[in-house]
Amino acid sequence: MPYLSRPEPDPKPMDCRILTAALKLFVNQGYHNVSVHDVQKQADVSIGSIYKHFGGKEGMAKALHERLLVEMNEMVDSVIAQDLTIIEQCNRIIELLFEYTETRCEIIAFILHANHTEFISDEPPICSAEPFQKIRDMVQRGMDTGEIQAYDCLIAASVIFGGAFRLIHMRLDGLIDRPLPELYEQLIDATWRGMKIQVEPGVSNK
Amino acid sequence: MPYLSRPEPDPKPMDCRILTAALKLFVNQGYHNVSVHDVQKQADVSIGSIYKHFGGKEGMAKALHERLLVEMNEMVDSVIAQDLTIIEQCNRIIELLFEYTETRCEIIAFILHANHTEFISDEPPICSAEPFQKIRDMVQRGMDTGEIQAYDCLIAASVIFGGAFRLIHMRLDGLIDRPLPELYEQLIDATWRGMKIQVEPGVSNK
DNA sequence: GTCTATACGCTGATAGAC
DNA sequence: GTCTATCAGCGTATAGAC
Repeated sequence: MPYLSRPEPDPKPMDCRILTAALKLFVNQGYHNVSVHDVQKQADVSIGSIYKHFGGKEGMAKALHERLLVEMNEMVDSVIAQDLTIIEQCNRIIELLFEYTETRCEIIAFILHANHTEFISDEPPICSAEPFQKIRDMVQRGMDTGEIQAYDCLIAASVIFGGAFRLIHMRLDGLIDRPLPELYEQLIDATWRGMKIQVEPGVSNK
Repeated sequence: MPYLSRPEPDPKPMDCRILTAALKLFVNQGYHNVSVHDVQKQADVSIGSIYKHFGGKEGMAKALHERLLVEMNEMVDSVIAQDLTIIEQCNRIIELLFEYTETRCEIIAFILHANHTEFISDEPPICSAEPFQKIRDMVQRGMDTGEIQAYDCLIAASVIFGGAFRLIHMRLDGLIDRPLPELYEQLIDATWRGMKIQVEPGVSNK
């Protein structure tokens, strides 16, 4: 269940209200252009509460970072748990990322668009986080089983997901008008025609 | 000729010294974590000079943004001017970006890694800038001439350059140890096997 | 636990001497 | 043109009442 956008359990818990407001502001204005006072006003709580719950501005960013990564991680796990080929798993992840980009763009923007190392001290870069590691493992598995062409794992993962990430970036930047799911089929088609092992003309590997 | 990293004409011009220092600090610490005083110390000039030349912090960022985009633009133009197929042009651009990432990583980091809209007021997102538009036009041309598979132009460009951009990001984030040029061949190979129009088995188009 | 009022450092920016 | 000294405002964080 999405943590931040769930239907409010009547009096929405305070910490959730704070984080929702913070996320919105961070994404729209950029972390450094948002003051604690801004969050306070947006969330309609007092400064005291913010410091009580999260210890300050960076605390909010850390909490957001953590919870959204957990959510992303669960998403990846749920895809892996399904009975799909590796290629189908990759596609499903892209499909879900595209859906998220339309319906909950703030989460995607915060996770993919932000330079967390700039404002969270001692935070490793996002692509070294667990869900992204799992995705690379998934690609490696696909290469081991012969589903995916054998390349360096990082290169393969970059090619498979690079196009999707670029489209997400451009969509978030307002360069693309259409909802990303409409572009999904073409993207998948274009991407895999290179990653799937081609059957040599005249040679059957049935 | 690279503006920022050219061999110093003896007493390196003041504005250049300032921008070089600013670029280094902005990239390493993030724009918002750098004060004008920091730049002043790093460049070994006075605050007054900085305000005289650039009008302030945002002025430095704007100047950097502009000059580095011009440089990137010239790079793209020089590739287009050469007598190459479209696919070779795309490859050459990727090759040059990879070289830049190793030898002048600050430029790449500032252009590709930073969220300029967060600190330069009224700046359109970087991917709508001239050189990036030219790259998309190049891709479109490749599709018109039948060199590149026909897809939506943005999708095609994303697939062709998405892998390269991802690798650059990961390299800048320290996730990749090897110099990017070493990965070039594999990346190109993996990318194009899907974008090049395949010869159908049994059908010759010689 | 929640709030308000306040403190204080830092940062961007300026004024005016040289 | 270059520099130093100084300002004014903002933004984080705290103290203490309720």
